Amino acid sequence: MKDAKARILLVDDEPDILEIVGYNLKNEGYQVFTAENGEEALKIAKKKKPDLIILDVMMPVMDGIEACEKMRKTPELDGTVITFLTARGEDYSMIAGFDVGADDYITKPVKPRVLVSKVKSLLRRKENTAAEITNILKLGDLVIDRDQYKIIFKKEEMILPRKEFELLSLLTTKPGKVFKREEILDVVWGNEVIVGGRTIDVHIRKLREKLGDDSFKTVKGVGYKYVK
Amino acid sequence: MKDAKARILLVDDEPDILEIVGYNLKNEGYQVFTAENGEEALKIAKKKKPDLIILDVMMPVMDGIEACEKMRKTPELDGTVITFLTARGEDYSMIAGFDVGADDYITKPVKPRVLVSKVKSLLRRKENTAAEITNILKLGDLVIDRDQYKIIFKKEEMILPRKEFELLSLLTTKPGKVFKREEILDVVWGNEVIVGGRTIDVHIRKLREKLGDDSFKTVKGVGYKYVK
DNA sequence: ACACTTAGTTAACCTAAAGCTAACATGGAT
DNA sequence: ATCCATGTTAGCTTTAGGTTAACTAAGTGT
Repeated sequence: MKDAKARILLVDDEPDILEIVGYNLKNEGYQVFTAENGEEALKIAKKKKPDLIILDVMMPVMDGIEACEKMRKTPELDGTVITFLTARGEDYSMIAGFDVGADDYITKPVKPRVLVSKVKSLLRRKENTAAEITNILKLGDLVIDRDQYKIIFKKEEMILPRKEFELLSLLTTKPGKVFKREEILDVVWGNEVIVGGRTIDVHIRKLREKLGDDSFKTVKGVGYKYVK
Repeated sequence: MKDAKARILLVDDEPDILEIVGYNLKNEGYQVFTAENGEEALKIAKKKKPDLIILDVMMPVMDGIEACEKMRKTPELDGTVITFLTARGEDYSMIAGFDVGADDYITKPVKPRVLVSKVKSLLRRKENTAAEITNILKLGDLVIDRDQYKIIFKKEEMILPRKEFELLSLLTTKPGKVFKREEILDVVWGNEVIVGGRTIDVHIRKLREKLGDDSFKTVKGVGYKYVK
């Protein structure tokens, strides 16, 4: 989404790395800050609140592992993605890294293209998890709380079985839109699973039973839609 | 609009909450106003017109529920997002909250990170509500909605059976163009299916019945076209 | 003008798709 | 182990949609 504006903190004790990696990231439109050791990184991180921190493991003063650990305990950096930079084969660093709460790791030497795509993917992931945090949908006298897997219908709170909930959830993402059976199967059941032809109907029926017949319209030969 | 500029009104009778939550929000670049009860909140809301109001439920003078109700009746606050702050497990507050028009709720105790993402997401949602991607085709007094598998003809909404819809859909992709019978069969029925010679005519007839004779012109020996 | 071809109309008919119910499976909780 | 809720299936009913047939009307060409 707004990748262009994302803030990245790059931490390494080798100026060469800072320069080359930093250059590549800036080129992609990211705002890049740098630090040369863990202590400095922590300070800058608190001040700049980057979206992503790329952290070398081996550094003087405070190594990456320790820095990461401290960052994870810093509330302001709660949503920040942290990834390690490790030399290939340094398996121990990697494990220790995940152990202190890192999200990913990148092996040195880094190829710019790989680095950039990894960064993009990490930032995208961050966007998505953040977006999922608020997940309440209101549609007339129906409130769907995706966080808690429950709904409120006509002031009455009720929990639906998983499939029913997911089916409802899907249909209500775009009220009025007709979802093809195939689409529904893809989303609610997943591409791999194969279920009988009547399964969707049965769940629709249950939803109709609970939320009223008229909310769910059948479009024969196509699929179903939710209408207020 | 930029998130950074969004205005948030924070309402709670506990100064501690105001301080800590307010601090976190300011840190994110939001402009934060505070109030200690519903009455005050209402007054400030009217004056400052915030984008988002975070409203504690339990407050002296005027509680959150009542305040929300009043706010929803205030025209100036029409686009404002309102979210409640409720203690975990206070289910009743939640339901009552939705009932008076709240958009979301946040449970106390609040984790700063969760709060901030929730706020971001709510504000984003507010921005996005207007911008919907639609799959709609307008042709004079005929509107074809491919998402919803329905049409609006002379302000009247109607759903067409699948074949009719697809036939209409095809013809209207290029108004004025004559579609050969063969072409029509290919697209609407598919290459493999073989249907009798009169089938297309029957569907055309049904469309003419519903949308007026003059919209569908026959080109004898060739096929049909749609004209406005 | 005539026969011949193509399209229109109608209603009966057929069928694929959805509805429904109950039975059966599965898996998690107690 | 037992129980209960969820999920899936099977098999039957219902229905809307689609097709066809048979007849009528309208073009087209010689």
